[in-house]
Amino acid sequence: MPELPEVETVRRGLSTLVTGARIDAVEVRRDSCVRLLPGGAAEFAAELTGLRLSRLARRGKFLWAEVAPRAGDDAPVLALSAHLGMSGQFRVHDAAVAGVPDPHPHCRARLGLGDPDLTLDFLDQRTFGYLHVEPLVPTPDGGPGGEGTPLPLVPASVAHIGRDALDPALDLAAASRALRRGTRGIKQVLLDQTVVSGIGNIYADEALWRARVHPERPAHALTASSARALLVATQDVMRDALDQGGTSFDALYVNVNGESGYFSRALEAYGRAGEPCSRCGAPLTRASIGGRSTHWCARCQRRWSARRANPGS
DNA sequence: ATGTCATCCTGCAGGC
DNA sequence: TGCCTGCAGGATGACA
Repeated sequence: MPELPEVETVRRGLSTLVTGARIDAVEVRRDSCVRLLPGGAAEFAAELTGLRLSRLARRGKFLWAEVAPRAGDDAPVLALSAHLGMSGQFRVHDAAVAGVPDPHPHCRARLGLGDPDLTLDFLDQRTFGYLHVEPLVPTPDGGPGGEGTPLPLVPASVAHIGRDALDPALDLAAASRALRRGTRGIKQVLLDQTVVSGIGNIYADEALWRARVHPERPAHALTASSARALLVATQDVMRDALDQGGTSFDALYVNVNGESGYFSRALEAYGRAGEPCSRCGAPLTRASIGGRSTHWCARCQRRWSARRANPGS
């Protein structure tokens, strides 16, 4: 499942290939992949045609292009935003290199680009992803919208999403405080994109494992230091994944496959139920928590703080 | 305000 | 062999 590192890998790939390109044609192959427009797919196409993708930006798992009449315009008129959901992918085809194939059965939309001449396909097997054309609005904190843009603007539908774990403008102290609020289990808070964004089910389990925090520990029961350590663990695991994600894809095939390949070998908790914890050897546990499959080490990750009353033992 | 739950959808794994 | 059921997942909106 594409989480922050995968979406960032896609953003970088797209940024290299399609920045500045003009949108010449828009073909929506499945109407439901376009969200929230009264005029539906026709309005989506009409709004975009003739404009240019001036910059590729990302906050958490939300990806967007600033769209403007001219390339590199710092007064974009719209955002072309995308969420990959569970299975969204972008593929770029260069007719001059390998020709443009017939659309894949899972292709939901195809954009014909000019200058450079490319075809940009949006594929989505499970159809939880979407494309959207919408206005850009000021960021609530006045900082840059996200990775890839200096402008203090985000698509309207992203305005309520918190800064992501790798955002240099993330306020670590405020985020740690937000993480400790409420009665929900800490894993559910990690997955709440309005607190700190970009974390999905896989990296939530990995970060909790690294920080030795039980996924069901009530958020308010975390100490300030363990909340901070958890946030740092989240950043570390995402950076590690990003380092590996960057190496395993080639320029014209912008890959978003969360489970096949690169980082899955480095996972310590997710998908490893029954296998020994690499830290302590105890078998890893799996259960459904808040409707999400969750993996942890019952020995290393205690439900309550491991602070001992009898330090001598 | 806060938290929980069903919902969208498709492909695959498992059971019989 | 083939059908059927259930599950996986992110975000949202309805509801308690």
